[in-house]
Amino acid sequence: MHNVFPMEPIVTVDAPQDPLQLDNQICFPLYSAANAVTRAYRPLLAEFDLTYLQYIVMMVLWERQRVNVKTLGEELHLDSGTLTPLLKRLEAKALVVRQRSESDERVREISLTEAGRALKVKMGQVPAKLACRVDLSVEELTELKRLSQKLLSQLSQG
Amino acid sequence: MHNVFPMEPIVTVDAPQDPLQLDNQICFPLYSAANAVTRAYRPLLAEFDLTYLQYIVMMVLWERQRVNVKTLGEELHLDSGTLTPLLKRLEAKALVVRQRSESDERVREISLTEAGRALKVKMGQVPAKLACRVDLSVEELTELKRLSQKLLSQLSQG
DNA sequence: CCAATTAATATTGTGCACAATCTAATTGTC
DNA sequence: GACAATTAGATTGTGCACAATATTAATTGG
Repeated sequence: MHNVFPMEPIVTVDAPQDPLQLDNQICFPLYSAANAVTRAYRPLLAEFDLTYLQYIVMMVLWERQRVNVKTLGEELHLDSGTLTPLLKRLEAKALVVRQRSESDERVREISLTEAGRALKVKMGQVPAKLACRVDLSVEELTELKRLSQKLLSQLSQG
Repeated sequence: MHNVFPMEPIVTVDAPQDPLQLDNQICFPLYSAANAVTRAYRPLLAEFDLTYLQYIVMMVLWERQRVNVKTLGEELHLDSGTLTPLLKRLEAKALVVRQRSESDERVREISLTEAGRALKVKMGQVPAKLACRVDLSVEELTELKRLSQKLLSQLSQG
């Protein structure tokens, strides 16, 4: 664009600092990076017939032995529309069982099978395999995690 | 857990620093934050009958007037399996046209309709509406963007 | 010049995400 | 104790993401 006012600063009307310009988006790199993460995990997890989210759910179960759908959803920021079919798939793979709570028939208690528990040992090398593709300092990783959590918590409010 | 060896440091075998523990995942907060972003944009964009990704694609077109699917995919880190149906939806909404290149019949040139161009003006307040839900400093936002881009570029290699 | 190869999209199938809605069980409240 | 309100999940439908594959057009090597 030609600057027709030579005495004025060379600034066009909407190009620099246009909030509707892709370069000025903070969230899109975040979005792309999150996609890249699941893409990078995919071949590592395919070996164990798991998707990234299934792997995350298994991690929760490895820590707690038993969770209901509501608690799981709160912890992972996901709803039953996502979790119900996912948990059915994990059940179909015989990694978890989905039983109803005795005290409240509405709640589904998810727990590990023996195969599900055993999988943790087999997958011990997965985090390191991903980590070796990432060359960020410990400080950078910590900061990325902190900022992601901060953004998440702010966007989760009203 | 009870420490049965009072002279030993209080450390359990696999709980602290277990790389298969959810708390120790860097990428999961990133994943959750990216979901939170599209969730936060949803009501703002619903007013314009756009999804988050459709909005991003429109942003590319507002800058360039004309792109083919390959270039768009490289820029957004997405493939034709994602973009083809999305672009058909934008075409159905009469925001873009998808014509074949004259010089190479394989390539699809995407360009804006008048309505598509006009939409930019109408959406001028969207970025600010999202931004006011986020209380991060400029430095933090810049750092989040930088780290996301760094992670993305490293995971996109080999 | 034409068969083989390569390149650009499109298609198909699976698995998230999530809004909206539905069902069934539980918990008030009178 | 009946019944309205609430709660936990399940279901349905839309739109990404992406691997795998198919289709069609261009390019190239002999």
